[in-house]
Amino acid sequence: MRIGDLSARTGASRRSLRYYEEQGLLVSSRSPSGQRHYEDEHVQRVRLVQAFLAAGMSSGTIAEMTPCMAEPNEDRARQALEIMSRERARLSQAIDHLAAARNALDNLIEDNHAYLARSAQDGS
Amino acid sequence: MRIGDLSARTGASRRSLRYYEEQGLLVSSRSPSGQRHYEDEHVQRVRLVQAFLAAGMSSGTIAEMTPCMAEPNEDRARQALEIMSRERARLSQAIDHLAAARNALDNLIEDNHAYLARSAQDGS
DNA sequence: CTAAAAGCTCACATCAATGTCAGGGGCAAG
DNA sequence: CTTGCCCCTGACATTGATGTGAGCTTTTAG
Repeated sequence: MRIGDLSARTGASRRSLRYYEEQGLLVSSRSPSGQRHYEDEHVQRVRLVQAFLAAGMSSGTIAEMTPCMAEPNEDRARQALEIMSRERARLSQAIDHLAAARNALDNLIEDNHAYLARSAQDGS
Repeated sequence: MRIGDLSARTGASRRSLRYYEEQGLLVSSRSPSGQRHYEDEHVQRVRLVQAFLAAGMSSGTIAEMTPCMAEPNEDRARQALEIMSRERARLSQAIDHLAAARNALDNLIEDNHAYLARSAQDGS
């Protein structure tokens, strides 16, 4: 599969896929002429990267968490675990923040409804 | 209360507070010499803005949602309601994305634990 | 009164992911 | 062979909130 196919299957632009590779988030084998080739499993890999990016992680953080290219070893695994639990906490906190913002928004919506109801009753 | 006090009470930098004002998210009364002065209620206002910004809303969106300076009128209220429900949906979706990313992270964490356990058992 | 601390405006810098354009190959079908 | 489509690298642009610094004025504390 070439980069255009992977792009079509994941929704990530070709530009983004090259960027992911540049950041160490994705690997590719190259044809003799230099074109990138991917396997089916890379589709899942890109989806994971997309999910983490959409969750507000930086590419550097994702690279630290997911040993995609480097040989896994114990020290690296322990360090990755540390980063993962830190990021997990950050995600939980972000979820809480979003929920709080949604609550605040619900209050505003209610206020606005009340305003409109009053406005209609008072005779516009 | 001057800008430094408001900054201390909200954690927003002076720069950010001026930026919020520039974007129409915050109002201030000015002393004859031009210094900004705030009331206690503005602390809450800044906290709301911070919550929405932290939730990934743009300042433009926040401005559209929260009629902070303009006279409220019916049309404006209806339009704000529309934007608010759109943003509420966006927030809910973002929460889902974050939860999905956290699940993916949990899987990685488990994989990593399994790897370390196996590594310890095999004799490092 | 004087010096430090805080404010003001304006302008430029930053970061990160992505868009976009330019200039140049590679490969398949007519 | 040539036309068309996909790919390559490299560079510059963008967006939005915030940092930072300069140059100057106001307020406050000693």
